Amino acid sequence: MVQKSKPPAAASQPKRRGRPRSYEPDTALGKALDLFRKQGFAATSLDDLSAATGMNRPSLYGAFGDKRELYIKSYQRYRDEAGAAIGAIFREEMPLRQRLERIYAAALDIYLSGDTGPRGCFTVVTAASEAVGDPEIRAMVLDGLTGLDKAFASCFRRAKDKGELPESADPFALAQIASATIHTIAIRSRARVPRKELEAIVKGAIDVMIGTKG
Amino acid sequence: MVQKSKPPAAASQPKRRGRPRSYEPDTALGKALDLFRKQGFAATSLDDLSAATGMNRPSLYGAFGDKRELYIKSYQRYRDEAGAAIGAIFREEMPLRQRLERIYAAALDIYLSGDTGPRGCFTVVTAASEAVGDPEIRAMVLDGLTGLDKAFASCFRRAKDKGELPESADPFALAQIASATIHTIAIRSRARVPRKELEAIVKGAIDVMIGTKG
DNA sequence: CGATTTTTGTACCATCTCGCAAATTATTCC
DNA sequence: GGAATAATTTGCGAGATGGTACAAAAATCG
Repeated sequence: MVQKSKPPAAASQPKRRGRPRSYEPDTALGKALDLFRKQGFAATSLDDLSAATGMNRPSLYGAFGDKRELYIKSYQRYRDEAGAAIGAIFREEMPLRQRLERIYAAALDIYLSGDTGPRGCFTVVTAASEAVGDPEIRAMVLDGLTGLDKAFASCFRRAKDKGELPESADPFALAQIASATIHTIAIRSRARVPRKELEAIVKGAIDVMIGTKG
Repeated sequence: MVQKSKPPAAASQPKRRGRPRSYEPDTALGKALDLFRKQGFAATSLDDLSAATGMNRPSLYGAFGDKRELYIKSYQRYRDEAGAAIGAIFREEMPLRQRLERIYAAALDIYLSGDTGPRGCFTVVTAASEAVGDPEIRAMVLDGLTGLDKAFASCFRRAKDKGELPESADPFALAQIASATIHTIAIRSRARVPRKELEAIVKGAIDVMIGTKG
């Protein structure tokens, strides 16, 4: 059926019919993501989520589905946010070293944020927990991992083309090391390794990747 | 009080007094470790553990304490086993490349084992879950992470002394990359990345660390 | 206003959770 | 054989858990 006489504005004031929501779905999802990142899937109860979002359980269920669906939606939200932050740095034009520095700085910002302590990388956390037993979640995690690999690989390929890397450099191998460095700081941040130490790890890895050492 | 007329063998047949155990504590702990590695702490119930070990809950409790204590003992057991396997390779005398190859092969054996799918590295899994909220567990995880760093660092330092690495090589930075490579294959193994791909990642990383590329 | 629609709030259920207390069984010591 | 010891078995209980039913509430539409 063709749409008929819809109000002009799409999302601003659709004049929905029933009782208005007492929550903003987007901010509620953000709160759920915060909790899941901190505690993981199994350790987070619906009561926790209800308290954090300010929605009671039936509303949560109606808006996002059951706990697993909410987790998946939270993870997608995380990927969107992190992808936007990191992807922007990948797309901008700048020297290789600066690009790497900015990517890792942005990653650390994400991993170390949190009121009650650093929360790490949600992809890594999910890989370590739900990915083994849930094929759908595992596929999303795998997609996240390979997406980062590919972004780094094309980044190193471009740098090599521009002469920022020696002819002998292998963009694919360097990309794996760049991803591995992301993963190691994600894990260490969960163990509350201070930012200074993580930055030292990043600096050493960049030096090796760019070839000033090694 | 001084020991009196103890039977010669210490652990073999101590002739303990009461009803004999119907389980072997060591194998029971191994089964608990298997479950925790697969499911994590929160997703593993005492009933699961009871079924896996063949011990009912009170026996479990009497032998190992509550669930958290059992988790800690399981983790210590994992560290002992993994440390023995990897530590042996660190101590043996062999060329750097071969040593790295053998270490990563041993790590993959550990991470990919499991009847119902690969189980990854328990240190990484614990870092991603319990380490944030439990200071004691976090300390153990941190100890595991830095232990590996130090082992790799001394390994690269020795290699540099023997002339297997260029003068410009930074053993500390290389150790961080070696650890990062361990972490990345641990995470990817949980996402069921096939062994061939993990071995390719390892090979690329070794090439970069040893300096044939990059 | 009254009908309709959508969300909220309360209460509930069946199940699982951890930990423990009490009774039972099997073994050694005397 | 009987006492002492140590482990097992049964079962419970207080509370948490995920999910849902149902009625009240708040908005729009006619």
